[in-house]
Amino acid sequence: MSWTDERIERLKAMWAEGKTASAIADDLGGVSRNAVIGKAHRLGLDSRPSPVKAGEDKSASATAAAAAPASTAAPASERSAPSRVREKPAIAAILESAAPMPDDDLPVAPAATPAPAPAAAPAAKTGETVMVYRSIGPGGFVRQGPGDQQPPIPPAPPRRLVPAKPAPEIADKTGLLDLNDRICKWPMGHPGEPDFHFCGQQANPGYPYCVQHCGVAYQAQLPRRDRRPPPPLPYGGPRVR
DNA sequence: CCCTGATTCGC
DNA sequence: GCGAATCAGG
Repeated sequence: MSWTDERIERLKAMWAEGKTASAIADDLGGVSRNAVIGKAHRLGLDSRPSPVKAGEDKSASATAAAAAPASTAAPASERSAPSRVREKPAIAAILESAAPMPDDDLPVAPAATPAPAPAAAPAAKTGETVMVYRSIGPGGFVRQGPGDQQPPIPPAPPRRLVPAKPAPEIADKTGLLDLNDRICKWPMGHPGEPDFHFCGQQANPGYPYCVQHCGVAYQAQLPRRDRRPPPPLPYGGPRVR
C-alpha cells in the first residue's frame, strides 16, 4: 500500500487529532504503526509526547556526543547521534544525591540510615562474584558474598556524630565529603574498604568524571552491523519469541 | 507481558 | 522514501 495524497491527508488529520500511531495504522489499513510513525516523521509532523523522551535531561545527553572525550571521539564521518552514548556506571547519580550535612553544631544521625545501593564497581564484569556491602551503622560496612547468610542488622540508634580524623592512609585522598561538581567522582577501590576514595581530578565540565574517566564511562555505540552477536547462552539460549 | 513514540539503517 | 527492527519508558 503506498502513500497516496489522500492517505497522507488522513494521516495528518488523525495525527493532529492525537490518535495513536496504532489507531491510525488500523484506520488506514495496509500499514504498520511503524510505517505511520516513520511517515509522520518524514512529513515533519509534530512529535508526540514520547514515553521514552519524557523527562530526558537535554543538556546532559545533547552535549554528551559533542563533548565526548578525545579518547573515544567518533570520526567526523560518524552521524550526529546524541543517543548513541550510554553511561555505564550509575554510581555518579547515586553520589550526586549525597548532600552535605547541615551546618549545625553537631549533626545527629538519622535513626535509620538507609544502606547505600550496592553499586557495582565500574570495573566489575559480568560473571564476577557479586559482593554486597551491607551497612552496619554510620560509616561501617561489611562485605558479603552471595553465599553469606547474615540476619538483618538493626539500624544503629541515633547518636551524636563526632567528627573523626581521617585515617592516615586516606588523609589526602578524595572522600565523599570532598566531592562537588568540579571533582571527578570515579570510585577508586570499593566502598567499605579502608582506602576507598574518589579519583578527585578536575572533572570534565558538565560531567561527573575527569576526562580520563569520561573515556571509560561514555563509549560510542557501534553501528548495528558492526556489533558482535551475543555469545551463545547455556541450555540452548533463551526462548525465541 | 502489554502499550507508546523515536530512532536507526538496510533496502 | 519506506518501514521493520530496535530502543526505552510507562
